[in-house]
Amino acid sequence: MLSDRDMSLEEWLGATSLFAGVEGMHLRDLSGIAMVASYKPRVNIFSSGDPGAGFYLVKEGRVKVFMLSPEGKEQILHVVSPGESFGEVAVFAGQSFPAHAATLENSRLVFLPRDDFVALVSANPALAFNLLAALSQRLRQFAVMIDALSLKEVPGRLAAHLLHLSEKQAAGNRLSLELSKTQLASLLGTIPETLSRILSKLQRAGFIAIKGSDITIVDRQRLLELAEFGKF
Amino acid sequence: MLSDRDMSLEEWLGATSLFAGVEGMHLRDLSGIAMVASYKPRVNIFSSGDPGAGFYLVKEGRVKVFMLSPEGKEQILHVVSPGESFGEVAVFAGQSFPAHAATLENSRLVFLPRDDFVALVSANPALAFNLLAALSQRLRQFAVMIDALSLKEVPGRLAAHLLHLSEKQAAGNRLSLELSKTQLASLLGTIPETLSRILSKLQRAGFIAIKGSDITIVDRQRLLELAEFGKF
DNA sequence: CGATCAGTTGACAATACTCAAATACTGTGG
DNA sequence: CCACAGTATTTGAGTATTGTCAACTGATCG
Repeated sequence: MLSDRDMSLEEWLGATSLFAGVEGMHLRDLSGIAMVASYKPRVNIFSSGDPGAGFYLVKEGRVKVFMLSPEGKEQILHVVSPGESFGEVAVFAGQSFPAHAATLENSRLVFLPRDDFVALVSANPALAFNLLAALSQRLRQFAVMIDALSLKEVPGRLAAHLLHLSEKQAAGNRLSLELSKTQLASLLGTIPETLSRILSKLQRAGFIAIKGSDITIVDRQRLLELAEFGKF
Repeated sequence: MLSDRDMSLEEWLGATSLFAGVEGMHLRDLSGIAMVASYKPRVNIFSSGDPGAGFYLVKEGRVKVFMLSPEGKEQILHVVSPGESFGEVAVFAGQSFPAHAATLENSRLVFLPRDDFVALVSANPALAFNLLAALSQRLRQFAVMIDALSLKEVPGRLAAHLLHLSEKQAAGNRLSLELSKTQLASLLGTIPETLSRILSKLQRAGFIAIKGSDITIVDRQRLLELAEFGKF
């Protein structure tokens, strides 16, 4: 689903969770103000502090939203997949982007200009509720991230992430990391060296088996305990 | 302002940023569904996972919203001051609170039940925009927090916090911590011992002068550099 | 005035980062 | 299809920041 080829922009918009339940007429309006563009991998979409004249939906590909330290180290806040949105914060507060965004792969993004979009929201309460739900959902995710960063060590954060992927991918005990290990390190708030060491440690200790980017959970019970208590 | 004694609940609601610009009629509806209650200090308001039947506004006092590790260590996400709200996330996504909340002082809180509130939002787009702005603002704050936790060391986080307080309080180079040092440690993602050591270190190094909970910024320039680069 | 709690300081341990180097991949041009 | 360049990943050695545990001081409040 959400695959592009076989649907109009209008239909595609209606299939995203952000615009689920929005009436056809309003979908037509939305697709009227939307601008679609293609991006190569590792292309900057916006930077922190840039004026935000609107926000984006991912139609194809994936985008990372991240913070950058003065020394160039990055912390990924969010990996945005097809059907999801990013950059809304600048539309409703502050008017500038609080983070950086860049493509991870070849991507097609839908841009919705602020002023036109705000007008549509005013006319359509259902749209407002979807937006409130999306922002609330993201706040929830950020709270979990803050919790993990300050209250758990890297092994615990990694364990929690693997279990999360396992659940999302619903492929039994097999899962794919979905990111390069360098990017995963940045998402977990650590560095590639540390991630690499802890992955091997978990493998040696019999928690998981590693084959490149594919992981098999060997001992789910102990992985759960590690994710919960954050200690070996 | 927002002081209680001299205004009705209706007026008070209209003076909060969440309900700024909402028409008198709708304010009357809001005050009709609102329930006000008093709380002593250090009283639990809700816990993570509790079903969220509504959300809160702080009328008097202050409330901390925080995550708790299994070992009982806490990470403060947000200190909520008069006129601000908390717990909205449960109203618009997930229906359970993602964090804990407890009073820091004697407080009076306004509770708005979800179902009634949602009905009012449907009827009033301005209200929806205010909510979107509030949630966006909080997302921005959380992003900064994630950035600080993962990309800065404790001295950098502390320096940034002191500068933030200094700006907010607008009292030249003098500022008050506004929290016990133990609570401040929890807000900065560290422990009291570490905070204590770093405060003395900053004082010895001539960045600040400490008198209990009152801080004087002695060398703003170097404090700014520390906040920016996170290194001594 | 004693008890409790907040804050400070010291000694130590441990997690994670830095720096460096070796190895394994990946994609591209020829 | 191969060779090469540029990344990505892994591993090693050393360091540093921060957390743990413990003891002590000081303040606050019945």
